[in-house]
Amino acid sequence: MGLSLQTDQILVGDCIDVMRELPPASVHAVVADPPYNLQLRGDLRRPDDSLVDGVDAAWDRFADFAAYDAFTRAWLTEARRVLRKDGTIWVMGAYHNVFRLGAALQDLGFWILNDVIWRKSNPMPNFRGRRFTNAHETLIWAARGEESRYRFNYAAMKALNDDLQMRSDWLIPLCTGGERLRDAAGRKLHPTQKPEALLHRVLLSCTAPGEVVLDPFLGSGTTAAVARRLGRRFIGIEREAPYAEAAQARVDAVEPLPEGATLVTVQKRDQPRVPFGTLVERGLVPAGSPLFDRARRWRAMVGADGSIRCGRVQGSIHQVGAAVQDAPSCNGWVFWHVEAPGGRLRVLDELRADIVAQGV
Amino acid sequence: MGLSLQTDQILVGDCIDVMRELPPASVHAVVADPPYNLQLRGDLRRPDDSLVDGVDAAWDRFADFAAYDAFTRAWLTEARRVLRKDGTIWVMGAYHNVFRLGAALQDLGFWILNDVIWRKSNPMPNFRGRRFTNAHETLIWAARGEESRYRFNYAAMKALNDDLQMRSDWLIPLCTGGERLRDAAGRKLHPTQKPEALLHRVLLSCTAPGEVVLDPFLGSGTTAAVARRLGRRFIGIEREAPYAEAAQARVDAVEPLPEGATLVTVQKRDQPRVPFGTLVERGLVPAGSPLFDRARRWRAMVGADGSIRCGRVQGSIHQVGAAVQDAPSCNGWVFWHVEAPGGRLRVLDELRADIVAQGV
DNA sequence: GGCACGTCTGAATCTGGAT
DNA sequence: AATCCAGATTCAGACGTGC
Repeated sequence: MGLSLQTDQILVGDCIDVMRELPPASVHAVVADPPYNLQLRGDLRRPDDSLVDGVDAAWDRFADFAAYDAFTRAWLTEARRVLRKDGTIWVMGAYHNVFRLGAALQDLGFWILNDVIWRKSNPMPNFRGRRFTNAHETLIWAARGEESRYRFNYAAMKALNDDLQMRSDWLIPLCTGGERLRDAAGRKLHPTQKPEALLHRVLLSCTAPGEVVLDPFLGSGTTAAVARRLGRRFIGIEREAPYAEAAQARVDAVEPLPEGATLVTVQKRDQPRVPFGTLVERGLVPAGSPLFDRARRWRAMVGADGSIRCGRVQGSIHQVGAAVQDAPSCNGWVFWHVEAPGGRLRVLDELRADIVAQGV
Repeated sequence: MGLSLQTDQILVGDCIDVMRELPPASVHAVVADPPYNLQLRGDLRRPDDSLVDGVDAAWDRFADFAAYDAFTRAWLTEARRVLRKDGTIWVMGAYHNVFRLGAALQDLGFWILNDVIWRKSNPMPNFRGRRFTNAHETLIWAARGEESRYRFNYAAMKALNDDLQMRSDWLIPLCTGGERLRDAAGRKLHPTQKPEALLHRVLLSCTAPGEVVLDPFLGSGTTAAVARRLGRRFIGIEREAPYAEAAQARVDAVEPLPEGATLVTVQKRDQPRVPFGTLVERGLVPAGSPLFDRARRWRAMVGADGSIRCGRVQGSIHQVGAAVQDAPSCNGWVFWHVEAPGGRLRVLDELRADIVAQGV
């Protein structure tokens, strides 16, 4: 292949083999969403008995951690060779694999700059109630080495965040609806298609227009599509021909933004919801303390988990408020009060307002 | 030391040595905030040239990743020996070290349940503008092994979050103000003191009152203080005598919550099991009476032994409910109803709740 | 058209006590 | 240790249907 670098194309093949053919130090950024090695076992059903369509593709199966580590180190080694000295890499993962990825990055000489949390606004719940809802994935951002003079578009990221420094936790919805690629039968084409908003922020943060982005696990082509829209060049590698074809069609349909376009879409930051439990955890309403209604007709005891108890009734501030009044519903925030020094009653809603005012 | 387990004390010494003296399978939870292996080079200054008081204590320096990994595997091995078979471990870290921690946990046989993100509501900004604001830390929650029947207080976590499943991202402020321990000169006593709200949620999620929590890196004593407040027992280990002393004083000042406040919301799984036959025996659902589904689509007849029959199908309330719906399984308690006076339907689960409330 | 309501789905390591 | 089977368990958002 030689020294020239063909960009804006999708190469079909194993990413390690294909990267070996690319010239060294030739790309400005690598964005990789490798297999997660999920290790799913039996079927999982929702409470309504519908079946969850899990990831069971052959490409996500590995014999053990050693096999996964060997694979990881092999492709990361090639990615590092291809990356320019001042380039950076993004690697995505979840708790199944991200610790292997991060350790491998460090062992190979990459220099971690941030771990970024993609907080999903609409994750799948935990249907069996046996763990916390797995509501995020992790992206590791690393420079090629400790001394790299990497690019970080600080001002663009700040602008994207209402003129506050962009934090390491990003709230972005899943890829659903019209953005999700589907086959003729209406089934999702790829089990793990990433939202374009995520890649938008990634590429905008660390590349300049015209620079080259390599994605060794292109899949449904989100990285390539966003790169093209943002005026970046791309090289996509994908092993499965059907994915590569769909990605190509997707990219072909993308209209690049005009050069001077404002790439920044300012997002409205929404008012945070504050659970009553937060006031308990933070000691504003200590566990064990009493709550009263305005007339002190009822008295309830606060539990450590934010539930309250009044006589034999236990539940949320709303549930117990409704029960004692024998009402169909009740807004516990305005019904219950704490006793402030001096015996004065203070309604819970005031305490909540304080917490919101302090930025939660 | 032998077989007895002294709790509610702080042991001064190297945690690996001290854990070796503890009996195996003796603690219900391990909570560890190990040294982070921060690789700070030189001083860090704010834009106004003031010096940032970073972590540079000797206990946080390791020669290289290999040394840090060896240390990590050594203490995790002892922690795993001391942990009960059905216990869980929490390990905290940031991007400098958390990937080493996670990989070591997996390599030693722990089974990761969640990675939890502590989102800081008030993180330190990135003064140089060269990275994203590092606004979170990671907590890895893991069972001792893949087959462990660990405890997760699902209902308590849900209660704490306004009756929505608790997610894997937690928004909690840094430890500041009055909660932060300070020395006589007003300097912070410990560089990485964790907020009590964080440990409150951790301990509430995976332990019951009276159970034993081990913290091998006690530091300023947050784990012990919160454990005591929540009616859990603790074992704290700390190498540095000044920290251990301050932690002891801190714990001594903690007033445990009254018992009723530490008992978290009771989960259905933990309630005493009542066979359907009990309702029949007691005449709440007389033998020979009919059961209906919510829409009165099916009608079943109750047998004297607690079995029911619907057409040609006979079996438990669950089996018959599943069979008539052609479903893989069915919770008969919420599927079947009795007819109350006036023709109103009452779900079996309500009748069961009455019995449970009366002490079975 | 607009609103109310029902249906479907998403990188998922998803039960536990008795025998 | 393996087996059996009772019975516990879901949130946000997109989309379609019907009034």
